[in-house]
Amino acid sequence: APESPMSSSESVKSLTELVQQPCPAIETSKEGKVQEPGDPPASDSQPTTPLPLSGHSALSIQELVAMSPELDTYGITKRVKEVLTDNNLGQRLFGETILGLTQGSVSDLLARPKPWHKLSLKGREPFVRMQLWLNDPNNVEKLMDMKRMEKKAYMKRRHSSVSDSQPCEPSSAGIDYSQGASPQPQHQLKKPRVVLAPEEKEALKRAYQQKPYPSPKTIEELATQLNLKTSTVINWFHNYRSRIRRELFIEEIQAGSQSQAGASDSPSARSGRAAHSSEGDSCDGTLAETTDEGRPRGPRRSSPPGSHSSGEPLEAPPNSAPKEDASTSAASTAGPTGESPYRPKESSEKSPSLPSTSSTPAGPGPQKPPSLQSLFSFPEAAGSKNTRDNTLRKKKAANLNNIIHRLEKAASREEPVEWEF
DNA sequence: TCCAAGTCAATAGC
DNA sequence: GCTATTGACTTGGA
Repeated sequence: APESPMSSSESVKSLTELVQQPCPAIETSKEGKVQEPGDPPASDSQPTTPLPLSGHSALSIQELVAMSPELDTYGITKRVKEVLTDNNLGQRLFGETILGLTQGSVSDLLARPKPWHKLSLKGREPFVRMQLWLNDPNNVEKLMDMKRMEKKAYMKRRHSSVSDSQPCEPSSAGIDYSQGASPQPQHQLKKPRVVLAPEEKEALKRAYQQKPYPSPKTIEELATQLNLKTSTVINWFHNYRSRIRRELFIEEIQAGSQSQAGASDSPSARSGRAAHSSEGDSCDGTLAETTDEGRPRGPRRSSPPGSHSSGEPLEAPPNSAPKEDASTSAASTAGPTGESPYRPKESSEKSPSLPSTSSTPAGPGPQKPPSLQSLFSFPEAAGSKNTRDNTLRKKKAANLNNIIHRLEKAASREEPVEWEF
């Protein structure tokens, strides 16, 4: 999205008003729809547009996002969750009509919102939408309407049913995305979803502990030993790194909010998160594998023949296994993992270090690259608790591993290293 | 080509 | 029927 034509503080101010204060009402303008062609059909035919743009006629969502002041992502998701549960509204309905996202994405987003300053423009979009939705005085009402309409349509379909020739006529009444009503007929031969066995995951985690960025050769070896496709191994590493990173964001925020305890005038997430964390539902699940370990689910692939766990490729280092945290995580929201996927280069390019500095200016402007020090500088006040201290220590160690990895890589490429020590 | 970020969608479990 | 999890995919940057 191009930069806004508006300049200076004025635009920011008006935007701030738009995003932060209750807006007039959600318009039904199609302008608001800035969906990609591939977007779920959700919004197209629906009265509720994903974005209220009233007062800012032609502003696209991208423009809004670009000009948006820093939002409290945790506070926003917390409120959204409250509103949804209070009104018995589902994530699917909300996601598809308001955010243009699927249920799974919404769940993820609500459970593990990233801090604003860590989000790309695209990643900020749903939060801006959520904020705008929260600001809409009729938000619940409209969603309820949608729900009713969906139900109606469903009933109608059921009655007139079996003659399901209905070419998916979701029309006004929301869409039945739910059960295989996929308009794409030709997608017959879907390959079954791969479900990794617990032993496989364990092995991969151990490998990750040793090398978060395994070489192609290592990947190949892992794949062979675990009898997985290399692409599966690659994907797993990508996903794992990414999800661990996300857990760390949450850790940061939690630690930051603890250490700051009302000290800052930062407009952003800290306070919201503090409250949020008490729910204990957000960050202890994903990588801890609390629900997953020990139960291979689904029609999984043939399990690793012969080799399985005994064939695990790499020895577990003493403090590895995020899972060990999982066993205790029920009682705490402390991070489930003991490693960090941070890569200095990425971080320095894309994120302005830690939220604890909270000097982030409103909006997604250019952000100061963090020094290595800042990458390490998890708020020490959090050290008041030993467990957390240990966790952070582990993470720092893992950080070092990553940095070493990066340094090695950089050295081998002879690319200039710009990090400051 | 590799990676991060964002997302989808299948699936499990409640 | 709902939410959470997670393997796979898409996009974009370097």
